[in-house]
Amino acid sequence: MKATTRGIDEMNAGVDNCVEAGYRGAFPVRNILDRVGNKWSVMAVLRLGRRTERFRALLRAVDGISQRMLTVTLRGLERDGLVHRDVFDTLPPTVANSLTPTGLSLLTLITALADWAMQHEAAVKAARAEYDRRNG
Amino acid sequence: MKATTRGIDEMNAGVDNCVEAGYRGAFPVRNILDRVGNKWSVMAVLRLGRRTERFRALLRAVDGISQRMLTVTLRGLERDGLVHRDVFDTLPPTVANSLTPTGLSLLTLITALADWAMQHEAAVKAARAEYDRRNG
DNA sequence: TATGCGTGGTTCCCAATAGTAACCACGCTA
DNA sequence: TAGCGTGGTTACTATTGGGAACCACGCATA
Repeated sequence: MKATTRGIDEMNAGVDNCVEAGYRGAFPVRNILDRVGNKWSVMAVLRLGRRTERFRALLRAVDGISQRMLTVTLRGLERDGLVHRDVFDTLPPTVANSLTPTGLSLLTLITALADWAMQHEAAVKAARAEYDRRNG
Repeated sequence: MKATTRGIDEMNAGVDNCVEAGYRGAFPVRNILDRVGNKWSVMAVLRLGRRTERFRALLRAVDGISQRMLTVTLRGLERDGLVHRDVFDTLPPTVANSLTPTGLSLLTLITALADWAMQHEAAVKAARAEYDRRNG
């Protein structure tokens, strides 16, 4: 609560057209981020950024993911052209999952996000604790 | 399907320790991204990056969001210390929502992601169409 | 007077999605 | 012949996302 009421418009003086980029068109952004923001997709892309890996190896590497969720996740990434799937007809079958060039370009951003998350982890945790203390 | 079976390990020769950063610690990354990846959170942060805005204004600005989802989204962002909420006891009440410094630092990354989404929208759409054509 | 508008929410409820457990076939090995 | 490792699929359930409707308040308009 605050007693003063200097208008919001006043606060915004000169702030406009500061961050124009990235907001036009809303829809595509949302549409893409539905996949990008996905927990497992992020984990899979981060892992595949390190090395080409087959299904079972990914299953062991990505902590906590289930077999089905890995299948679903990889299918989604493949559908979006971010992951390339190479099936070798060996016995037992071998599937090599790797990032496509598009996937690699995204990896850069995801890595940046991961770094941000690690850098601000403490701050976010503190903010949450503080918020929860103040409210129920 | 491919006949050849040059091993995956061979394919990975020298690839390791290329993208080390961003993978250690998995958990915090996932934890943070749960919020970052959220559709509405991203839209709200992008919008608040442009200007401090009150509830109703955001409701109109963020296309397609419902009153409840905006409330939920803003609460989450506030809890994480990304959005600052200023309540003025005017009549009718005025609530000024703005990004905190932490929120601003995240905005940079989100803007980059949004730009990526716009740049690769066509490619992703094409990949999806191609995938759907090949499979059922 | 009552009907509507703008403020910023909350509560109820349902549909979609995330995610688990169990099953499949195949061949090799102990 | 029982188990393991390949890469899945199917059936089911828990959790969440999200819309519609409601709240109080004061001001205006008809």
